[in-house]
Amino acid sequence: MSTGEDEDSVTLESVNSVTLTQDSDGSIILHCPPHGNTHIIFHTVTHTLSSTREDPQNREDISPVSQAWFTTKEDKDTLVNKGHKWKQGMWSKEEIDLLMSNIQQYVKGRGMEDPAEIIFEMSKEERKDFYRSVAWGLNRPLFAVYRRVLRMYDNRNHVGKYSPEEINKLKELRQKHGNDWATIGAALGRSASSVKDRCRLMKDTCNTGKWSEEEERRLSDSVYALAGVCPGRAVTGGVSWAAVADLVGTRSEKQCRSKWLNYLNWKQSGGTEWTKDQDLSLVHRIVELDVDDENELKWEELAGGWSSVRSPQWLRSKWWSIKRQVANHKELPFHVLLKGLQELMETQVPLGAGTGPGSPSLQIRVTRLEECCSSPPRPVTALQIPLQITHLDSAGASDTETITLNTAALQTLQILPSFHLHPTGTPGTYFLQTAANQSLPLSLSSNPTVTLTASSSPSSPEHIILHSLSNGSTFSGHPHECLSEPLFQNPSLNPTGLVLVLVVRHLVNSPV
DNA sequence: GCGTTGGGTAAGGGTAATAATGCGCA
DNA sequence: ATGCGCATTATTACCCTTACCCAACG
Repeated sequence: MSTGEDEDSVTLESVNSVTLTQDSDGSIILHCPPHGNTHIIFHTVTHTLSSTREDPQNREDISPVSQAWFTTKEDKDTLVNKGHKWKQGMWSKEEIDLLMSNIQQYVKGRGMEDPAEIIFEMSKEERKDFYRSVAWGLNRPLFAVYRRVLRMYDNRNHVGKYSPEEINKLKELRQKHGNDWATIGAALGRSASSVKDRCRLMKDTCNTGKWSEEEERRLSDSVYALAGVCPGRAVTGGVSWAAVADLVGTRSEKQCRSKWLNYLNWKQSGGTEWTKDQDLSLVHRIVELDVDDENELKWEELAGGWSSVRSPQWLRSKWWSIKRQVANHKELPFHVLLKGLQELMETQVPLGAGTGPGSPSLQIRVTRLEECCSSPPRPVTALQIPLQITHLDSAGASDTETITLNTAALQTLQILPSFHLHPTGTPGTYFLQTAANQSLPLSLSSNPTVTLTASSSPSSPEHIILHSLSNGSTFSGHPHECLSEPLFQNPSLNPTGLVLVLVVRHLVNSPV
């Protein structure tokens, strides 16, 4: 059976309102009404999850950035003048995956097991090419890679919360050793940077909780004085928070910075309240900037001309809270996340709208794409599930409906990168198609009950899970061993209308 | 002696996750 | 008055860069 038949039958049927909610288990639920001339239109965004990984064949194409230590400012300026750019800020998941994979490769190649041996036990001479090797493919200067690796493998990092006993001991050690963080850390079993950071949160006289008016006034006075501006002018940087904290006296530098940037700066300069509508405005503004990477966003610019924005830093945290509504957002390419967020926010209707006894809603519940290993994911494309649904309304009349959901929205929902539900008109056998051109016959009965059968190569590393909440059944397994499984039971039994619950997980096994 | 390599340290701006608190509402 | 859900605020472990330092080596 060929796949060409399917392409001819692809149509885009749409509904006009969609609500996105999140379940307690992190799943995203998309609600939309099933009846009438309703439309969902989502634009197709094509991508592969592994698109950022370079071809290993091009090893000779090594960025000078990842091989440069940047000992001096001149080194750096030289590279900048040659037109080189590199990434700064937080490492993305892709970068971390690549780094880990490089490290694994290096370790394996030398018949070793634990990278920590190389990092902490070997002499410089012995690990000579280590950092340059693991920096391959990363557009970060060598020292940034070096620091990242050290942090990752130092088990005196990531120890967790400081206990009251530790805090007391830390205070004593601080008295005794001053700023000798390495010594203090060694005595506490923590890294030097960890104890240094913890000390920054403490002052001899440090209040917690709500700020008094007097404290707020001292903070304002200090900031305006140190920034050298008139009271009432916005100040969002350029002051030493340690110096501010010294003047305030009762709060740490972190507390001062946080209080100022998230509240007092805005209050002092007469800011207005942020409204829900502005969430969408923010997404629009970010879309307009048309950047490839979130790190390229200039929050100072974005924050401009908005009286309800408390500070660029505050706006960034606002964006973060919007973004986090999408589970698994970290795994999505930036442009996909943005596009999907924008479309979903624009089409969003309040939960429950359009529902009720006479207007049953259709719920399509989807979960994230899951990988069972941290290695770079294989590209997963062109998964198509043709689907026709027949259901009965409250009056007992039968109604046949066809639905297409397009990829962009589903990507936003952390689904397979390319995933179509599309109608083909007649009940029968349909196809679930993967990138590897493996055809999985999907049969559909008029109950409607969807069954999945499979005929793919036993060597395929993919697993498919189909899950129906309407009858609690789950199919899980290797496509090769797929049996048929009812997905939907008689929808008329459900008083709220047809509940279509479809969970597709694409599991990728560790590469050999 | 001097430049280069390959680190190393302290300081400080920042992020992101979570805990605590406030608030509207039934 | 109370408890609940949600929003806001506060806290803090952790992250990253910068500026400067240093020893070994050719």
